[in-house]
Amino acid sequence: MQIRKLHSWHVDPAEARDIQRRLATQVSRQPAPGAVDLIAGVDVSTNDRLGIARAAVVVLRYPDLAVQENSTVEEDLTFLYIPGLLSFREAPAVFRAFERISSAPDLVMIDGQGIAHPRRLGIASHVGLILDIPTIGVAKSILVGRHRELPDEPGAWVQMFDRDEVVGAAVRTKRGVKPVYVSIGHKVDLPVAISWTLNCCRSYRLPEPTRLAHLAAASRLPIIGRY
DNA sequence: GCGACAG
DNA sequence: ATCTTGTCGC
Repeated sequence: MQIRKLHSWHVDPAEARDIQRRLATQVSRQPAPGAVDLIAGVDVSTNDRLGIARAAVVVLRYPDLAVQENSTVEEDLTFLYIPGLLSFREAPAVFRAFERISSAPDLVMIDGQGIAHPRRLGIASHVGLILDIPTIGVAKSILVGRHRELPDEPGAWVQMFDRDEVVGAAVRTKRGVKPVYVSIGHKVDLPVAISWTLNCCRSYRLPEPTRLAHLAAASRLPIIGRY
């Protein structure tokens, strides 16, 4: 798929935060109409010792969730991990991976926050905006926001608040385990983000797109077999 | 000023 | 994120 433009990633943290505040105003929190046949999962693994990021984009067909395509690429790391600035570290590798897929996913689930972010521009929103594609942030832990306890029942969810603003939802995808933290990335609303997350869950805490992308980014995605 | 802090 | 096997608990 074609990437419109890349940003300059060699920026200092203060400039990065400025860019985020500017881009955040362009994020769409409304769902884009259209059928969803292909869902992509995105994850990045990093190795500071080697200075390398490995990004994986795994495209699944819906509803069977069979793997249609897998693009895994490596990219030099040029940015430290700073809470709130994750996309400046990991997104370049993600864009590289997207350049090498032939199909066009209708929806992308990204490991990390969407608007549940101090400046409302987590990596899921940033990537969605640049690619101009609907994205959902599915994080394993919280960056900002608080929530009430939620029932230990698959499908249960509660809103997450930053101050008095709803920034996402804690979603129980499986009994007896921590919830995942779902937020709008781009071109979806919160109900849509939550329902697609649940739609894509099988036997694990993480929805299949993100779970398989994580395996791929860690080079643990077998060509054959049940996993 | 102090603590919190996606991956 | 990453270093990493077996073990404890539901």
